[in-house]
Amino acid sequence: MTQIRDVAARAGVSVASVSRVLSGHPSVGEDIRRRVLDAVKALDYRPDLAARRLRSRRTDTIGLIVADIRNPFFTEVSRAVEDVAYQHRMRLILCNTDEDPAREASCLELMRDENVSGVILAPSLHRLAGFRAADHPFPLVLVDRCDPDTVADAVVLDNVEAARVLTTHTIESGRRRILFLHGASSATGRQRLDGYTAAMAAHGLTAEAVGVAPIADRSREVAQVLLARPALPDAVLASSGLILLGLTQALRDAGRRVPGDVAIAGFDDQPWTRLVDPGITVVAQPTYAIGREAAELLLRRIAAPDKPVRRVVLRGELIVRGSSARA
Amino acid sequence: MTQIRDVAARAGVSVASVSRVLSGHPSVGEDIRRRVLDAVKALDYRPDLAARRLRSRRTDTIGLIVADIRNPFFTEVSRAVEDVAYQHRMRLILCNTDEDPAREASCLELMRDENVSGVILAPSLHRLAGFRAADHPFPLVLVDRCDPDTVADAVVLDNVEAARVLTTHTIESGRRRILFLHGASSATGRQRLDGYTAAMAAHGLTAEAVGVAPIADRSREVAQVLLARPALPDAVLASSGLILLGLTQALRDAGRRVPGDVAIAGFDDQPWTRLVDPGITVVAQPTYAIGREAAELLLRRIAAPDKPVRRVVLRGELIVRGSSARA
DNA sequence: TTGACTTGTGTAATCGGTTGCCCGAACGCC
DNA sequence: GGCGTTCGGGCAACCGATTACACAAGTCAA
Repeated sequence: MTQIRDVAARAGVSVASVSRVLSGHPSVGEDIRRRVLDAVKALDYRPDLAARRLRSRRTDTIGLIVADIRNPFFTEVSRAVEDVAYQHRMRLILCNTDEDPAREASCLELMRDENVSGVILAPSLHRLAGFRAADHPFPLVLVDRCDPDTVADAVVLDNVEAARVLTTHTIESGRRRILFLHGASSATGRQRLDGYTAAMAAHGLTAEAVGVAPIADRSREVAQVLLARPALPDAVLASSGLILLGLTQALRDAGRRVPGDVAIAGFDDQPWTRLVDPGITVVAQPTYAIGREAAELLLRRIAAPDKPVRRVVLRGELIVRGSSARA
Repeated sequence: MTQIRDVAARAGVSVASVSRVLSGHPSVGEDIRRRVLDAVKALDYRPDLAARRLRSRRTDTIGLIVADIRNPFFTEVSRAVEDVAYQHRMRLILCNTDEDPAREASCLELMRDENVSGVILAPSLHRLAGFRAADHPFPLVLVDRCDPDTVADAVVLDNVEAARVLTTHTIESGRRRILFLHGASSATGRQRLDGYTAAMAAHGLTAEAVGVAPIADRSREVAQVLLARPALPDAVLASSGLILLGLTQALRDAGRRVPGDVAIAGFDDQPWTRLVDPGITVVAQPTYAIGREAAELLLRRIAAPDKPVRRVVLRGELIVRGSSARA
């Protein structure tokens, strides 16, 4: 393997100069710079990252910790993060937690051991309580989930407002008994519940919410039970794409007509929501932008660790389709 | 930061012994082992990975290079790979190539620079020509894409057979003019085309295939053009989930009735395929298993670099739904 | 002219572990 | 009892970069 000393020898300079040229240090003469670059090219030299990292104490690596990469929301976020990382010549390490606090803790430890430059985390509900970015040994940005009092950089949707808009739309479509299926294990689900509750209260309607695990199959099971009850609600709303998927499956399996028997709507504008008939009314999240903003915010945080924390709040967009039409 | 010498001091042993205990070296006395472990726990010592990697020349990291993590097939594969990696206390570094050979090359270089323990790669068509795992500086396993003569470990579907089964099913449903939309930029698309062609030939039918980029929007555009032609085919098959999605969108936009006007079927049993009405006939791939097998094969390869290359071929499962019913 | 500063480069210490080598003790065998 | 082997453990070299420090040469103002 060719090393820095080989390059130095071929260029007729010291290893220090080679290192300086390669790391873009300013005070190095034009002559030496050229000779070093020539030698680097001639030998196809690639610095040993392990050695560089040991000495410099920097890894140029960012960690991404999500509940499950298979959730299309996180899939898209991860792609955005990887794009930004790639543009900045940084690596991306990926972890899934399945919402399990123990596994989440283990992932955070892994990131610490890796000495990553920073972490993007979608925290479990459990971890978010009293969460402070400053308690962690690396810069950290939250995505998707964040409480109002959380002391950390974060990129999130305005969940309360989005759910309020969605609920109000449903009410204005003439529905009264509106059921809300929300992810019980995330702050996001809770906040969307708040928005729903507020909208219902504002119209003098009774809120009726059911918490479910944010997995399509669970949501389908719960929806099946709810739909088997004697009095069908006018509408059912889902607080996430996966829950909406399960709900839609349950309705189809039960042979219920949408929006005739019951209206539905939810979050996340996944491809299938406009493929089914009728199309499904959703609040679309700017998913890629959320991931990109999070990555860029993290890079700024890495560059300036002492700036005050920042929260980026993005807005959802209501996309009205047939599933929430008047009965 | 607490270092190995602190642990050694507290345990009253040499740093070498601490290192041996921590790396599971066999010849360490029970007494010393216990004292070291106690000290490690008391000090909450965590070895510095950069230092360890520099000296040991091992990173316990595996790289995953796919076209686009947003393709649900690769999403699931990556989750499986991460699960296996996590179980073996290894890290996962992720890269997307967008089928771009230059970016793919850059990702492979990145993996080399990282000195990863091994790589799982879904190669572009361009790279697969004359591909040999031995040409790479790390153990390497191919997923999803592999030619019959490729000299590399690989985990793939029996694409020819799967496409043959799907096509035969369509023919036996009474269709004659069957169009095949295949991913033009991957070996997988080509092989599925071969299976389709063989099945058509076996029944004395004329094959008619159109290559498309493996992106839903592209596939939709192509399908729109094809469906606007005067004579509608009896059926259209898609060689991948994304292409199938675009095809389905185009049919819906054009107001064509399935299977009345035209039958459709394709690959990948994604949730939406049984959500639309009628459900869509597909060949389901054992996606998670493909990822798991690839990761496990890679780990075996890392453990035994000189064993002969192995190819794991998994079978798809035909799931018949309404979209391919008799007209 | 000289002292203070700046600029460019080299020397060598350093990052924090792993591991080759060596040595002493214990053990088994004749 | 002597000798060869095995076992356990310590010393110190080593992995391959970065960077603190030293220093030589050049610049400039007083």
